[in-house]
Amino acid sequence: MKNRDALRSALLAWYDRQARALAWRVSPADRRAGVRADPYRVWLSEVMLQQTTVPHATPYFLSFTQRWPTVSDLAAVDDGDLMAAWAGLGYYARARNLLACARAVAGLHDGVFPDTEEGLRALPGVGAYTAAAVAAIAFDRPANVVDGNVERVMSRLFAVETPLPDAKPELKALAGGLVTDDRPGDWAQALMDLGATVCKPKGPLCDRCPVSAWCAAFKGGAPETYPRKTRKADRPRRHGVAYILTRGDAVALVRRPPKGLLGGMLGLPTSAWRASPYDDAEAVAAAPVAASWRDLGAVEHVFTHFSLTLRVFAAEGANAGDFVWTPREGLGALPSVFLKAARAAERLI
DNA sequence: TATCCGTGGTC
DNA sequence: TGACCAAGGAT
Repeated sequence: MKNRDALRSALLAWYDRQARALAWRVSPADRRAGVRADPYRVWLSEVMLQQTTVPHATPYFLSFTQRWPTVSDLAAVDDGDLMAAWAGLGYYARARNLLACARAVAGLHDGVFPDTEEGLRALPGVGAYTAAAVAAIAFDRPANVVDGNVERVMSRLFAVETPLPDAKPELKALAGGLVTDDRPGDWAQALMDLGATVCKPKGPLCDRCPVSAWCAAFKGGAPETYPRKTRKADRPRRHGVAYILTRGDAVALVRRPPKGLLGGMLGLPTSAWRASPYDDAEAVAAAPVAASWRDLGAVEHVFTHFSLTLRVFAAEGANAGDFVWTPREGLGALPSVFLKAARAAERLI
């Protein structure tokens, strides 16, 4: 596999020169000097980075590692505190699984992460990608680490015509053909860095690419047209009403059901979310308590699989109802959709 | 296996 | 404004 080894050398050399400095990353130079990555930090970063950009995840990573320096510290956190700390990052099942995983490692494994892909894969919230990434980056196992970046790079390197998502097994097999026992952690990160900074979805920087000489899509002249994709269904729109009930400085919140959309998070009380808009009478009728509700306009929010138009109504001083009364400063613990509604209200009140 | 699950940036 | 996209996992 002379061709493979030449490609690998070119990409690893590129990574040695210009690996991104990321908060959770041990630089290639430090790795050569014998510095080991902390499995806890690698795992935490990988979970935070699932479907999440580096700039968005970084401040959360810094805050988490400062507050909870070890997996055992994290395992001891109160559920509500953890959910509040995760607020704004999205995909809240990750936070629930994060805590379950930390407690499993702290309890069952005495605070030590499993050092094999199989052992990691058995933990809550750790799927094929995360298990491979932690095995490679933290334990230098020759795991096949395949994320969206790697899929894109493979689709271009080999000009794969099969559209995603059908192409996933093919792309994973192609990626696996490039993995060796040599520097598995650096290889995985080099591939992902290449995808993130050079082999970008739009406007790939092929003139700066260390492996363009091996790239079939580059040879073909239209690298940006890969990976091929099947058309996605369009997003439906839903309508709802959020209610801002205040008592002095406190706002009435509700703890959402443990599973499903925004599961386990604090939120504003809302009506049901449905296909048709709410008129004024319906909005007042759906309120959690009787009060003199005022119309404060509406906010738009986009979830993964639907768009939401949320009307915002506010009232003061009602006593009835079972709420979590929270000072205004505590609204940072809310998912973004509710934060958006609360901010709209503050502007309009 | 297809669907569900957030958010913010970019073009 | 809208469509796409980002270091996916659970069910």
